[in-house]
Amino acid sequence: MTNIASLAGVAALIGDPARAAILVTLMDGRALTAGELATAAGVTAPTASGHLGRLLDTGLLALERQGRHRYYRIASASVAALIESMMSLSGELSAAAGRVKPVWTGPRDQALRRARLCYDHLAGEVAVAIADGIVARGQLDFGPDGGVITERGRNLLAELGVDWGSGRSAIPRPAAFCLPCLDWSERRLHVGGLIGRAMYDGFARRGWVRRCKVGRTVSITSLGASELNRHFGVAST
Amino acid sequence: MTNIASLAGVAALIGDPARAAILVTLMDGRALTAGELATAAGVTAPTASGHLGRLLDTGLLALERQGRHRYYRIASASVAALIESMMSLSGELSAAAGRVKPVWTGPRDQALRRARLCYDHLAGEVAVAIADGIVARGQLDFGPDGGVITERGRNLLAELGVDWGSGRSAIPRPAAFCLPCLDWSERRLHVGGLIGRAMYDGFARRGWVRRCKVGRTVSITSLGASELNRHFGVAST
DNA sequence: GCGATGTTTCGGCCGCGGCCGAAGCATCCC
DNA sequence: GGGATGCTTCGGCCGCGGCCGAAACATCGC
Repeated sequence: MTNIASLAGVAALIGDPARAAILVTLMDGRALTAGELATAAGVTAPTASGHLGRLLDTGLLALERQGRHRYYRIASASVAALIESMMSLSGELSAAAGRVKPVWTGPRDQALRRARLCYDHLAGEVAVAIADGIVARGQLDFGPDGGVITERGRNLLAELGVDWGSGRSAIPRPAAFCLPCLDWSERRLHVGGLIGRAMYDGFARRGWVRRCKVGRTVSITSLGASELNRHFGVAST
Repeated sequence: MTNIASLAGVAALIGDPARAAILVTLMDGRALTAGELATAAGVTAPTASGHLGRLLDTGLLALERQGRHRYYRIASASVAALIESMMSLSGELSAAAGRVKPVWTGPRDQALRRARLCYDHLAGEVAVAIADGIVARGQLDFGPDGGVITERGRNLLAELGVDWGSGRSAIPRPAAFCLPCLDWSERRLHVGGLIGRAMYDGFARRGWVRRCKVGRTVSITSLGASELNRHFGVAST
């Protein structure tokens, strides 16, 4: 029964519009100050502070204090993955109920749908296409443990300059290593976890992708478009 | 913004203790009457009726009316998968917060942890071990689309008498076909979707597993133990 | 130290929503 | 038809919790 209580507790926490707005705002993996989050959620600082406190001690958010600022961020990749998949389902449900017309028409949404950050790794069409390519080429297998990089895959990643903690000799197994993450807009899996993060970092370092100043959207540079196509078979548009 | 609203809406729906109890009760895939659910949630019939109505028209539950009974069930495998993974995360969080002592000691919980139903397919240690075995033997690959049965896998399933809709000639691709499902107690993936369902049905038909009269727990028969070990390498305990 | 800025705590208001009992439908059985 | 059973609708109570303004606390820059 206590399971039910904790389930309901976490769900209720996400279930308030202001808190949901805070969580979604933080889905780009950045750490924002309490004030910024208050603005994003459309509430005053005291209200936001209360919400942040609750999110914090339930473990959904983590805190880094820096001088007089307090930076809040999503606590872990698991939390981010849960929110991404809840957005996926809730979007589907409200579309089915006809409550929400497919909002997917504006140019900004198009870009978001194309490529965005999911906490610390890529999501969207591009991310799913990369996952497609990497699996099809036998460089990565998803499995019950979340995913394993094959020998071929490790060579590729090394060649790309993706650092995924090469200290390990054996193939790492923890689920967080290569977390399959249900893509909110695509409703298919993309690669999260340490591998997902390392790949995004590598892409960013090479100038293939560039995050927008605000929001989760990520743009693919022209170099990135051709390189992603070359290495993973990602179609240009 | 409307995304946030629908996210919060679904979460708030799950976030009430009575509704959460209803949903968890239905996680065994059975369809129960309003009265039974009221009892399970510990509320009166009118209260339950209100909750059921809301769960219904948000699309989390589905309704089958039969005479003067109205049978409610989880609306889809996606909903079940979401709840299973929310239970997984919330359990982890409350354990981390020290709010809930690891409840995992009682014999009933042991059994639940070992094997249970997740909507319409197996979950628990046994299910994860089966997924392990089936992937290790190259009979199934998880991928961005959720999973594909290889030629070898199809032969095995046919041999086991598992009917997974053999009408299709090509390898089916919809995500619901072989949905990776985050196991609540194991925090690793097991096989859901049509394949997961077909496998469970096959096992049940052959007398390898038997569901308990009440609750989600599934017991493995002694025949089942040896057969699951032989075919999938599932360890006996 | 002192004011400026960022954040949390406190107190109080208010409304949403969960809860129940009673009454109203619907369906079945005899 | 009439009575039993299952479920929902209605009306009203009540408390939790979201919200804000004011004040307290913390930190920085000077």
